[in-house]
Amino acid sequence: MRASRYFLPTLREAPAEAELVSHRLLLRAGFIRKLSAGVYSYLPLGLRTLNKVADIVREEANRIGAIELLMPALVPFDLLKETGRDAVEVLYRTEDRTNRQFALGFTHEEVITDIVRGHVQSYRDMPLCLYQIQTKFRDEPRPRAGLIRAKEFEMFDAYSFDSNEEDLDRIYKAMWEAYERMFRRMGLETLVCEAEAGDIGGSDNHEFMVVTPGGEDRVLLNEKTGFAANAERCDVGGTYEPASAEGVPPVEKVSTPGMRTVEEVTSFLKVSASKLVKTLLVRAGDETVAALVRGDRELNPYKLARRLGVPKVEMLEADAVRKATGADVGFAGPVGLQDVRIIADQEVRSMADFVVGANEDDAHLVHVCHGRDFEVHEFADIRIAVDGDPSPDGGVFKEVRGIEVGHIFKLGTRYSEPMGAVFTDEEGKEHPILMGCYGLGIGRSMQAVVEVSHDDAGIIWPVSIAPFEVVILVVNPEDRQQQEAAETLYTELQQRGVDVLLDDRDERAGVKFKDADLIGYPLRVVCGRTVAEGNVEVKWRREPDANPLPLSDAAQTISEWIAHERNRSL
RNA sequence: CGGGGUGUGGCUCAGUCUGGUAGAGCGCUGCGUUCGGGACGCAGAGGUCGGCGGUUCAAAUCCGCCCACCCCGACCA
Repeated sequence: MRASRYFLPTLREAPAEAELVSHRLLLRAGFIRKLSAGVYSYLPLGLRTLNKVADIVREEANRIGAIELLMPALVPFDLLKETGRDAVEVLYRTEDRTNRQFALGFTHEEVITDIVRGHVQSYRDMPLCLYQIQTKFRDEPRPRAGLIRAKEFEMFDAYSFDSNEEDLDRIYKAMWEAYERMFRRMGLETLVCEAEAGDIGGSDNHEFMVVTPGGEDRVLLNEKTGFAANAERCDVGGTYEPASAEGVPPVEKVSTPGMRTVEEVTSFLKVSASKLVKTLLVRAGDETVAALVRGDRELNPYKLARRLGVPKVEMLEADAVRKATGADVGFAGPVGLQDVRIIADQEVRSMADFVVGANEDDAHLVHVCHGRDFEVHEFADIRIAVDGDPSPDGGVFKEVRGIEVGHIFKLGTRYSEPMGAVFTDEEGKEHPILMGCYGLGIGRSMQAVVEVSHDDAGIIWPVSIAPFEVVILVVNPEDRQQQEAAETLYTELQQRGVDVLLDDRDERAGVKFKDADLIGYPLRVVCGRTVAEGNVEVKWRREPDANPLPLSDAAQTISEWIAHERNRSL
């Protein structure tokens, strides 16, 4: 490709919208362009890289026997009703001219299960694993950071079908390993962690995280054992001896006018937040539950919901809080609460002499002890883990941030059962099919690479997913010798199958150098003044210095280097 | 959905408080000089100041409503 006839809309200044480095660089280097919040066009360079990422994913999926197909983006609403996922909030809803309702595909468990239930009837038809690479639509409440969280995005989604647990375990493991190869090949180091399953559901699931300060997920990592979990999911370890109320003065009511938040109460009463217990009132199904956590901790609603055996818990609204406690939000406490189940974080077990709300406007109680002043119905791990917490498998957690580039799930019968996707076993008995699903963000992975591989001048692509593997830069197109050397090398590299861009634009050399660094071609070949001596200058983007290379065998040498780099992985 | 912020030429922004001729840099067009890390000179083109309504002799500027976008929190590849 010749740059003079290509589309390289690089930006000298970063558009104001971009916060994250990778977002800014993709915009500036002309890979993507925003159309609307969370909706992006892939410009020619961006599409080339996106396709290369997709090809790696395809190759590795095929390698483990998965089979590609393509499902529609329009999904009849009735199909989602079969599994209750018509209530999912991020669904885009639409209807056709006869008022038939559709959703835009956000993931395709129902569609694939519908296909499979018609055709897989015997244990002999499995194992089966199907996948697609397709545009997904999600009405994200808050799109952000370019391709990291978009409303429309490219995703690889695979679905496995098995007749027994062992086979499901086998494909789950095979996909896990395939993911590791995929990410390594695109230049990403990933951390696998336990996670919440969200709207997908199912049992086991693992996320593949690219660890970077720019990531939006918090991950707790036990460096000693390698165990890692998303903060949404992470269990807190440690042992908690019951505290004794002995020697603690009797409960005393104190006036705390208008002091609702932990910060207000602690600074007003001059106690630290760790000496306060928050009482959070939540609705779990039909029941109202008071969840108690230390003042400086955060309730983990997922853990609480699991503990209570309900799909989700939600915070009570202000008027419901008043009904339950007799006081405004901010003054709830466990002492004297009627008809409300009290569940406390395990950490509270070893606390005594703490501060709680008085269930009365503008008042708190001090010197409170559980067991003496109120009964906790249950102690459990219900708070969000943070940096420095004990890990359940020993050792201490370190908190890091990550970009979730992949997520794999064992679904079990979550979809097959309600949708009637059953098979007949050896004995002629019917069972629901055991499923798994495996998602990988194509565009998100592309941006994650930029996030972890760039410098002040621009992107540093690995050869495996670079839009062009080599750029040939003609310093002075007026110089016949330089121009001819570049043309010859360009043709020869093309013949050898190298993705090469010839920057023959009538621009000053500085502009071309800056663009080359910004766009991040892995190898730069300069045809400049050294051509007169029979040399070109070659420089890897990831290395600081350029070296001379004789023109005579440049094409041969470069194509060998590139061939070698293509197969290189982390 | 809650909190904070921003909408002025293709991009980055000033001007808004204190109403009175719409500005700068980059980019773009033409000519000339330059030519190995985002050149210089001269001449130009380009803007319903997010939208609608109001106040006023007069609105980018004041008031009201709406919209879009960004950032921080509840969701996910």
